[in-house]
Amino acid sequence: MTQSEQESLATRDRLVAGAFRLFARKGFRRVSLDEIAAEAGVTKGSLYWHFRSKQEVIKAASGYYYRTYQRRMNAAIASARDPYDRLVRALRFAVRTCLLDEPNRVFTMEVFTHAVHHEETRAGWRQFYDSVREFYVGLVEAAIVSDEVFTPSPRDAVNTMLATMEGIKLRALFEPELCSSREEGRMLQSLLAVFTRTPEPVAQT
Amino acid sequence: MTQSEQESLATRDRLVAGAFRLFARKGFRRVSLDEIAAEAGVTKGSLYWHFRSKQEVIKAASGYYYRTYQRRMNAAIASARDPYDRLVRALRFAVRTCLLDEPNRVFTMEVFTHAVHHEETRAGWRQFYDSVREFYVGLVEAAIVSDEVFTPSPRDAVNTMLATMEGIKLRALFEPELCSSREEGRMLQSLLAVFTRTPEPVAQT
DNA sequence: GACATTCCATACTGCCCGGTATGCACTCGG
DNA sequence: CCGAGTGCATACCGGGCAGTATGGAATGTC
Repeated sequence: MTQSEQESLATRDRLVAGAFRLFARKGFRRVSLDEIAAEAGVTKGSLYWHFRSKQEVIKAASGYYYRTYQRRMNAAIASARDPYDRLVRALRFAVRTCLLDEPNRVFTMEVFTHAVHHEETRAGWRQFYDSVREFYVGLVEAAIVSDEVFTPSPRDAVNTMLATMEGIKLRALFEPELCSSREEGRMLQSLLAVFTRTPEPVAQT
Repeated sequence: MTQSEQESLATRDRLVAGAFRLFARKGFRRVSLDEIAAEAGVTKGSLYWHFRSKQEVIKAASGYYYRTYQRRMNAAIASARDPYDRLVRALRFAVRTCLLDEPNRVFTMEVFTHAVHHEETRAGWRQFYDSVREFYVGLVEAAIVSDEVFTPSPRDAVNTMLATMEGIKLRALFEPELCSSREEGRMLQSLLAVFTRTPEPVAQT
């Protein structure tokens, strides 16, 4: 790869990372392409050489977010060997992200609303979330084998847990007082409780 | 009240209800004030006599949503006397709304994103949600007295349940296959399970 | 029955911002 | 060393839409 090609890629990376930062602070609509270009130290002419439209920038910024999240999640549990410990660390990382990482909250919120009206965005998030789900199912199944958690259906339990997690992220948006380490522990407990539940009672109609 | 005053109020009501309908279909940004006025059979001149800005229209539409939701919720449980039955009916109504009522999903999603960047919207939703929370706490406490559910802390349990509920609404956005009566029953069960949980284990660090 | 006020229509303004057209320096292969 | 394409900057356009200015008919008031 020539030097100019490297610089081009570097510019593109700066555009994507800067776009994510701005989107995660002000939302898609309130960030103009001029602003994104300026953040990366270039102008809109350059931006339109790398991307065909604002939508493509949003897509690239989303991809950046997905990759970053998964990388940080892996780093958070990498040092643990014990299956239950790995599960707990993953949940703690997730809760901490939901409660304390405001850019994360803003960006995902933005993705959700955008996804409502945009099929491609919806598909992208769904794929990301599918891999997150599989990640947790793997952790839970491993923890079950080592006999430290129990749930009749790991997949169902993970689905419930993920739903609760998203709800916690929402609450954090409206109740900033949740962003304390004390609350963090409580949240972690209510998530773990999903995986130590006795079989559910029969449905009533 | 004179006849013209009544007609004026009626126009305002049509504007608010129409605005909600349009917002719940296309989102705040994709709906123009001309469109809202046309939906109510008037023009923007009239709209600007009733409201000072688009933000005020959004606020009014949100109020309309809050009132409507609480009214429908009350209607859903009104016919039941047994405390446990009332709780189950409330949860079923909520789950059904999350899974099947698409306008509801779109509108609340829009409110969330808007709330991120707008303090007043955030305060409005928070107040609404506080009253929803109190409503459920009342139902749960009544059900405890009649000895059909158990939870060490009704308020904490309701918080967890509400978080899960919001997460379910989100999943429904990305997984349309969830919108079946079979899934509805499963969701109801996982929510009820929150209120029949044994005390949670001690936190691990 | 003048006159004010209410309630609404018409027409217009101005800004923001996504997208485009074009020019230009640089480098890279032949 | 020279064309060709790359990687950007500059300048401009135009559509969409919130908000305004103004007129006018109906209603209510004295």
